[in-house]
Amino acid sequence: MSTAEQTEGDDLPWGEVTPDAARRLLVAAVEAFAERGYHATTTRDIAGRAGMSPAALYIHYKTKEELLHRISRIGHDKALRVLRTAADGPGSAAERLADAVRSFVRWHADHHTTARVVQYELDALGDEHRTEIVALRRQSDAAVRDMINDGVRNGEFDVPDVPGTTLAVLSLCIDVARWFNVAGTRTPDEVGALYADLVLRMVGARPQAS
Amino acid sequence: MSTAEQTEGDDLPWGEVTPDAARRLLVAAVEAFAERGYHATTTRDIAGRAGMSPAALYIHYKTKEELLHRISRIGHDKALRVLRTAADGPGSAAERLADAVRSFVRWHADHHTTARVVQYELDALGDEHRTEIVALRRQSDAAVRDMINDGVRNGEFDVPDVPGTTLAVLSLCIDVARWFNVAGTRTPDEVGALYADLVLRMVGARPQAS
DNA sequence: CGGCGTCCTAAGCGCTTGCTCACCGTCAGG
DNA sequence: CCTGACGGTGAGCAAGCGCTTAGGACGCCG
Repeated sequence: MSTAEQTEGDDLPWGEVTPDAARRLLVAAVEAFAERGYHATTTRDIAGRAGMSPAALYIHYKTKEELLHRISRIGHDKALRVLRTAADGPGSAAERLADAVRSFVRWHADHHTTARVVQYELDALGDEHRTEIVALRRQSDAAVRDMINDGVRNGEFDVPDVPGTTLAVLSLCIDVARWFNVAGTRTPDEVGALYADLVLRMVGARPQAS
Repeated sequence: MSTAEQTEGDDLPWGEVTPDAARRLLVAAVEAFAERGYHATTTRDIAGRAGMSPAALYIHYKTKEELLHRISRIGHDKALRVLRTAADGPGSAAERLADAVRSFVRWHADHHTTARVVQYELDALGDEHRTEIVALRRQSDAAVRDMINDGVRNGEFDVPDVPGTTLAVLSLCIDVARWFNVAGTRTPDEVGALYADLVLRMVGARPQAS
């Protein structure tokens, strides 16, 4: 039962989850879901990782599915905000797209446990919760598509199939959560830089000095 | 065993699974696993889809995990063969790479239920079975990397980071299994053509008439 | 001190899980 | 006819599941 280890760190990951015990449970759930998947994770496992009894979970969350929903909702919000910050920034379409991919990929690598739950455990949500999350995803799609369209309109990009390329770009970024490994040779920054370059090639951006 | 019959495996999806009842169970398992995931699927569900009693499953398979292993093994073998057929074919590096991506993606779209199980349910395998499958994946990785290296060596491609680009190409192709939907607007052929083009851009292949 | 709300636990309920086992219909060989 | 192997079933077991409930420890206010 380790105690004081809280406010340390810059922007601690789940600071917005307010009752302290609820946050510990949620963090434990993220780890367990990412490791074994939602259905293979038991409420006893989650509570155990948080150093609590199985019943404690139900004081803060109505069901196990609500826990997943909370994780998924917050995770999608954060990822979407990261994307939009770059997409709505200044600069040419190529600069904004590269920036968006770089930071979006970096987020998926840095928070690959969260991202894995958020991106790959969607089917475990109930119908209502899933449609809510799908709506958030469509917003990510729109953000990327808009940047590509901007670049096509002003001649920066050469893209025959904008919706298809948008799909591919997002698919590429999201799949980082599946394969990224902390023990691997690449840092999140390196992957972000690599992917930003690859995406610029995909949209046929003219090479430019920066 | 079969001598020349195995090449007919493309006609009937799971023709190589020889006891007829065993094949029906396996097909049912593929559908169920793809729909709900391995852990959320019950043996009663699988047997029910195959029109049999729950106990029938254990006449042909020792455990539920063995069923997943069989599916994963056969699926990976087929996907790898598709990749290699194009990779080992004639033509320039660009032609072979485009061909490989096109057919690999088409396979993942055509058999997206199987591919989903094969690519995303790997963690549900036991340790032994998982390492066996991981070895197959490394062979896919090598096949793609070799093609890219060929293109770089003879000046067809411009690729600063070959291992990273290899990873990205495979990631892009594999993720097709996650999002592809039969009810969607794109056919497997269209996705294959789109992705072949995108990959050629990623490796900096000089544009060529098609 | 007692009363009360908050936060947690021990115990366990009802149900489902992966899997087993005693048994049975079918059919070829004698 | 019988025999026995084969491929199947109905019933059910032990274990584990998500979740509930009665009650205890603790702190705050009077």
